[in-house]
Amino acid sequence: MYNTLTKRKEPFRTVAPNQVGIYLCGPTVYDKAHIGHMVGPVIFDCVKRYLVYCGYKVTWVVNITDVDDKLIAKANERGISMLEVAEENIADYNDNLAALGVDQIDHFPRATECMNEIIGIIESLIEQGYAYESEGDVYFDVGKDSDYGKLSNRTLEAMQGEGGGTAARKRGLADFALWKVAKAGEPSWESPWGQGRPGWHIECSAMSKKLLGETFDIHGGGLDLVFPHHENEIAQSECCHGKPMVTYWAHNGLLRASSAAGKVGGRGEREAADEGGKMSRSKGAGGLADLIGRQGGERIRFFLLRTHYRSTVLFNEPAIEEAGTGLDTFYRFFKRYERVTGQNVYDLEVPKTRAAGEIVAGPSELLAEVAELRNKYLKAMDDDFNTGGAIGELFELVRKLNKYCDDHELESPNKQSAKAEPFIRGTTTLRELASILGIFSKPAAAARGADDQLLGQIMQLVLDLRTEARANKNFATADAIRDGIGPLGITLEDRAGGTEWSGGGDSTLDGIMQLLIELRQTARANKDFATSDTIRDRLAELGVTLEDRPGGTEWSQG
RNA sequence: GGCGCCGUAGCCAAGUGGCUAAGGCAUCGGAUUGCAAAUCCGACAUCCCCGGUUCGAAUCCGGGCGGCGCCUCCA
Repeated sequence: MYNTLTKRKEPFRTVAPNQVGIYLCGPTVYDKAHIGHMVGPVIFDCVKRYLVYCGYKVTWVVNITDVDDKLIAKANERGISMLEVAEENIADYNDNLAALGVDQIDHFPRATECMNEIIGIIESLIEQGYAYESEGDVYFDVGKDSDYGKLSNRTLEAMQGEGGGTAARKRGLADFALWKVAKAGEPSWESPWGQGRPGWHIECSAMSKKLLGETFDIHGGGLDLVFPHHENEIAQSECCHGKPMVTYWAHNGLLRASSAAGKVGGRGEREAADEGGKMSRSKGAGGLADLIGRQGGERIRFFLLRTHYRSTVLFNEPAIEEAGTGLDTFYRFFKRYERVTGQNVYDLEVPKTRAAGEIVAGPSELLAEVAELRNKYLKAMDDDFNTGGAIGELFELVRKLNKYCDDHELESPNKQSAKAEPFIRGTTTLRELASILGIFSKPAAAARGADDQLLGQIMQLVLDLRTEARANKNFATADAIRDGIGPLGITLEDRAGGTEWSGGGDSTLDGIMQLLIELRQTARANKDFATSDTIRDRLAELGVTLEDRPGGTEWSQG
């Protein structure tokens, strides 16, 4: 595992045997989440899944910073309380996490719920001489901490410090606030230094201590948090406790909008927005819920995991769509699995641990190959959670399974059922490995609202076919269409200006598709390829593909 | 200015001293198909440039060039 503190990869060792504590810096909830906020949660969700899979007992904490200058400003601006601002954005954050399949978090502490712990640490720091009170503020005395700067590799001289209005109250320019005196009208808490509220960094020292102890295993966050946030956390916690705070500091790379400099949601983007919003917010910051609606959570998760977590990721929507094209290979395979076995791939019983998933290859050539790919996959994950490399093995695995299916004609009705056994075992391994990444555990949610739009377009196609049939005096076909869609809850009315339709419900789309497929089969049986190809081509224009198989035709949305 | 990261095929991306440089997307052949789609098989990179270390470097070192981050709120 790579450690920002030592700047190299190190063997993984835990503080307590077989137990791992992970703390990830979550959001300051002054505004809606953007996709950049999801990188850390997604990767650490996989880290936890993998460690659990490897036999560790893992506790994962993601904090919520719900008291801060920007929250206060936002509350004043909107005329509501800071708590209301926080609640609203926490709900948004949780929705986004759920959509991306992040469900491994054990504790979600909030800064405002840990005031006693926060004040306790500050008191201890003052007692030990690492902090001082100044006009109701309390500052950490950076000059007293000989280790200061070890994480971000900075010297005190290089530090510019906060400056500004509070500079006069500080002994050293680089000193940072542990506690801030309350201004009129601000939310505040009682403390030994009067009414006030915590500074930015102290809440993480308090919450991690409360839930994971004074020394824990992994502390994560975005690369942009290394300085000052994590540097200051180390300073506070280690001066207070006199021992190391964290064994491994793990920082994920930042997302960058590819067509413009700067990270997503970063300064460049904000300035561009200030200058008249030339740069679209949809490039990344904001609109995460919309993006999830358009693309679906699994695509976004897969997109994020394709790249190693420490790399910068160039973010844009076509890139997510490309990742989705790759995912479709797996979804198609899952349908194929169902055709072969009659079982839903999501119902497979999947091994939960590394030991349980071990393959006893036996005489099967397929399983020997699956076992090798599994080893390569696990080797990649063992190397600093290399999800990008691991995903490559997943693609190899699905190809092997498809090939086996081809070679042994598993879709043929008179297949030898014994041949399906290694296929099922191999698919089980695919699901096992995917579950480490948190994908393919359940059917991917369809894009919101896409069905309604598609139904309208497909109805237009149906009506065109019927109109053409009527023009050709082919009333058998025309009536077959009307009789076929009636039971689906759709009514047709032929008027002078054309045919109007109305009605339809949730399952209508699939029914219409079945009707179209039947019409096409009839045309093909009659060697009327012009009609059958028209149906397929028109559907293709709408993003619907038809696949002819021995057992019938299947449709899917691309 | 200080601290740091990155530059592998048209695009995305693994690999960080030694088997034929993973994988995905796109493209082009072939098998299959009434034609397609899907699937399978195959094609597609001397790893930014220059020098050095080494029996051997995409991988280590030095120097360029180019891109990016942090140093102020940030995931």
